[in-house]
Amino acid sequence: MKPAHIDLLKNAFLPVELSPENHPEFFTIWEEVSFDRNELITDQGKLESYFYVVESGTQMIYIQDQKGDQHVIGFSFDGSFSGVYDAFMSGNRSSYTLQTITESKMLRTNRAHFLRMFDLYPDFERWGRIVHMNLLIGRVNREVELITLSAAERFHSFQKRCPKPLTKIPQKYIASYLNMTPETYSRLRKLGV
Amino acid sequence: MKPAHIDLLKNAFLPVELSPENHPEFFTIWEEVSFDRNELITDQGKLESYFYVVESGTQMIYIQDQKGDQHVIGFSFDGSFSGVYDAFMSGNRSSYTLQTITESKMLRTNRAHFLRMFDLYPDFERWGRIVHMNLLIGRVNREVELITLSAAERFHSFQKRCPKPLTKIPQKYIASYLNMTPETYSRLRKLGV
DNA sequence: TTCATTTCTTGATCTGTATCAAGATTAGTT
DNA sequence: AACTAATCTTGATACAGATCAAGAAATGAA
Repeated sequence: MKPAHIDLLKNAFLPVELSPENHPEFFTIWEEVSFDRNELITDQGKLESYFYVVESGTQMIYIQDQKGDQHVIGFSFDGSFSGVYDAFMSGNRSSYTLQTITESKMLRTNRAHFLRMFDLYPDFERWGRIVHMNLLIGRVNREVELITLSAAERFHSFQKRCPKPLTKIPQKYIASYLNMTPETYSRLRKLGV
Repeated sequence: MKPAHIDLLKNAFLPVELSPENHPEFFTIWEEVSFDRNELITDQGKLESYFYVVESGTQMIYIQDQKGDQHVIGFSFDGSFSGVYDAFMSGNRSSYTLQTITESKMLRTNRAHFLRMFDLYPDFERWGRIVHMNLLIGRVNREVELITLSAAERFHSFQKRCPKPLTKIPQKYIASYLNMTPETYSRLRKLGV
C-alpha cells in the first residue's frame, strides 16, 4: 500500500490511532477506485457493497421523492468517508443515490472485511462508536437548522462553515442541501455574503 | 436491584445481551429517580450529568429558538433511553431541554460510570456502536421526511408508526415534532385519519 | 361538582418561498 | 475559438401553511 494511502486512512480514522504495526490487517482490506464526474456510484434501490474513504473529488448523496425531485442530504470530499452507510451495514437496498460531482479517487472496502475489523480490533469497534456518535450529533444539528431557521438564516449559517471543496460545485446542489430552490439561493446570494 | 429493573435494563440494551452474571458491575451503576409531570429534567444551557432509561411516563426533548418558540425534536417513554446525549458525552452545556410530559420514573447513571462500562466490557462498546448507528439511521429518516413530505404526508406517516404512549399526550407537542402549528395539526385531523 | 386553566377548533388573513418563464452567463466539448 | 448544454439570474405569480383571533371543549385542582 502506498504511503499516501496509509496517511489518508490513518487521518480518516482519527481520533483512534490505527497503525500498520498494530493493525496490519486493516491496511490490507482497501482497494483504490476511480470515477468520472457525474458518475453514479450507488443507485437508489441497489445494494451497497462498499464503504469508501475519499482520496480526491467531491460526491453527494441524494434521495429522490415520489414527484421525482432530488434532495441532496450530504456531501463527501477529500479525507472524509463516503457510501450509503445504512444500506452497507444492513445489506438492505439503498434509499439513496451516491454520485460523484467531480472526478474522484476513493479507497473502498467491503462488508465482510469491515465487519471482520470490528471483531479483530477493539480499537476499530471504539472508532465505530465514536464516529457514529459524531455523525449523529451532526445530523441533529442539521435537523435543528432545518426546523428553526429561515432560508436566509440557513444560507448564512452554511456560508460560515462551508468546506472549501464545496465552493466550486454547482450551486443548485448546495441550494438543494439547504432545502431551498436554486432561485431562492440565487436571490439570497445577491443580497450579500 | 429489583428484578423489574434488571429486566428493564436487559431489554433496553438489546440486541447486546448484558447479564448480572457476565456484567455484574453494569447492574450496580443505576439509581431510580421520580419526576412530576411538566418537570424540567435538563434545561437548555445546563450540564447534563445523567443518562436515563425510562421505567414509566413520557418525556420530550425540545430546543428553543431565538424567537423563544419551542421545537420538539423527540420523545422518550417506557423502555427507551432518555437524556441529552451529546451534552452527556461531551460535558458541554446542553442545547436542548429535557422535560417530562407525564409523571415519570427513570433509572439513571452518570458519565464516569458510563465511560467505565466502555473500558470494562467490550459488549458495552459494541452496544454503543450499534445503538448510535440505529439512532443515526432514525434521525436521517426523520430529516428526509421533513424535507420531502408535505404537512399532510408527515401527519399520515406519523399516524402509521405512532407509539401508543404518544396517543395520550397534548397534540400540540406532536404538532411541534411534525414541524407544524397546532392549528394545522387540528385541521389535518379533521380531514380524517 | 365547580371553577380555572389549558388545549383544541375553526375562520380570516398574511407571508415566505415555490413555481413558472425567459434571458444571461458559464462551463464543457469538439 | 466556436458551439452546445448546463447553470444562474431576475421578475411575475401562486400557494401551503403560518399567524391572528375568538369561541368550544377538555383537563386538572379544590
